[in-house]
Amino acid sequence: MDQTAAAQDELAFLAAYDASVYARPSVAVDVALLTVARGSLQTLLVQRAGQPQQGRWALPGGFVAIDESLDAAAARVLAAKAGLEDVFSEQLYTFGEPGRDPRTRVISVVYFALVEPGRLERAVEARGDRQLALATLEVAANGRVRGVRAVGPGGAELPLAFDHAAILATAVERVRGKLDYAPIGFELLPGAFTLLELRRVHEAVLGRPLNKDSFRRKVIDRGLVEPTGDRATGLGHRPPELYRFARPAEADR
Amino acid sequence: MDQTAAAQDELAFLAAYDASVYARPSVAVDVALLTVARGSLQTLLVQRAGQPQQGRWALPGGFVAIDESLDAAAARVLAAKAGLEDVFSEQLYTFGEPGRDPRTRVISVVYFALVEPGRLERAVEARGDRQLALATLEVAANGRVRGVRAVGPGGAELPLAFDHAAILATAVERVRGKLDYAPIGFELLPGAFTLLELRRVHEAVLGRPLNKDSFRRKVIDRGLVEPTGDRATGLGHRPPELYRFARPAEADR
DNA sequence: CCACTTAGATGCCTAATGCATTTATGCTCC
DNA sequence: GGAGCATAAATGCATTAGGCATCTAAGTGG
Repeated sequence: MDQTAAAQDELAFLAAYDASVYARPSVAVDVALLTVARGSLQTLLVQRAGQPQQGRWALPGGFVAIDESLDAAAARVLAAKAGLEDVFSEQLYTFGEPGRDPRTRVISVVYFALVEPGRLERAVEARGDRQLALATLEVAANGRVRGVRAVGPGGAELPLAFDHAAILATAVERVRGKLDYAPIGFELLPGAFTLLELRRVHEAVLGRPLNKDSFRRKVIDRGLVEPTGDRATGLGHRPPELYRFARPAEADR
Repeated sequence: MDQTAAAQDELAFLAAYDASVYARPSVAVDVALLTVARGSLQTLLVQRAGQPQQGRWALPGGFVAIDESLDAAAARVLAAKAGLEDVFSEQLYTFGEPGRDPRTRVISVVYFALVEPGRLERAVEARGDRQLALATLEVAANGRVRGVRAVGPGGAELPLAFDHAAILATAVERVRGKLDYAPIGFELLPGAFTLLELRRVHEAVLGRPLNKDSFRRKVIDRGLVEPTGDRATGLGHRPPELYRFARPAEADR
């Protein structure tokens, strides 16, 4: 039994070693950049200019440089494709099925990023790039996320390249999961906002309505937000208090 | 502004493209194989035979073959190093800091795996390998995981190689997080077990005591377990009911 | 056969949440 | 400029989940 195990070990080691020496996969970073505008999740897509999958829409991405950290590569991609810097970004998952890119073996470390819609719209506009689109994500879900479709500004569906539909579904699941315990709206709203706006963001991310009063109580009782003292006027009704996100009191966390 | 942005884009693309063509990183898979025995988390470590970090202890790992999926690579590593097949395993995080391995750029896709302690102990014993150890994880935490130490069977600390201490800390955090909503104990216990055993597993993973009655109610009310009808005797007190994990009634999920 | 130990059920208290009600207040329309 | 409208924001109540204490059950081992 010992000898058998040792032999197996040896064989497996050699198989893996040879493969790694003679053919290394390419490593890329893709970024699922999400925002919430007009009550729904949106994401930034880039239309593929060349083959394969020409004309289809892909997440912004790029190869990882040999001396560049993964986080830095994600930041670089965001700066290069969307002109955005200092964006909240976090590693999501690594996709590496052998056949996902027909050209060669590409292992893609995917990040998701969150940004306030105003910033993203301005950045896309400044770029004036026809191959750049801010697409609305239609999420099919019953409990878990079943799939996503991307719909362009004109209302037409944008066909997604490679396995990017699966990647976006994973990103939506992660953002939904984080919403329960992390102050994510932080990244998706300007400095001051009303509780209604915050709730609308949460509802758009979760894809379901939330109870107004429970939401208010939770968010205030947990000290996630604090009033600025100002109110938003010109709305045609009682002006709501404006809030800002409170730096969490990191007492015992 | 358009031209500037386009030029930036072009430059960034070329920089990334050149780098990827001329030097590709190596891609490895490491596995944090966790179990719970004697009331604490344990993990399987391999002592490094060669330089660098000779004599230090590392997670079992290996390079990803060019036509092999990441999941398959993780399964292969587990089979080769621990002789284990059909183990619960899930992708954890990808570690890719440029300096983490002094030899060359290695990007490591890390999986965590859970296995019943009996199986793991038998597998390690069958191998009879001096360079293989089942180490106890000492987790420093106050709310979040602050760090981990690995302690060998003899009670001596096993110094960890590379960034593997950080990797194990990430694995512990993930397992703790999953415990709240996923039936993880499933993978760490034999087919039949008492509620006390299940609670001890949860307590070991979380590193804190749990309320006995609340735990019982939650786990039964949510239908996570079902009684087998048998009882465990010979314990010196009232024999507890034996339970098995219930396949969740996937009604609306 | 009695003491010990853990199992397992029951009840109570508190906190969190959903839902309904009430009052506040600026805006728009006439 | 006043009435009505829409939403804000506070309050109260019912339900539920979880923490805690108590009580009884039932083998084991002296």
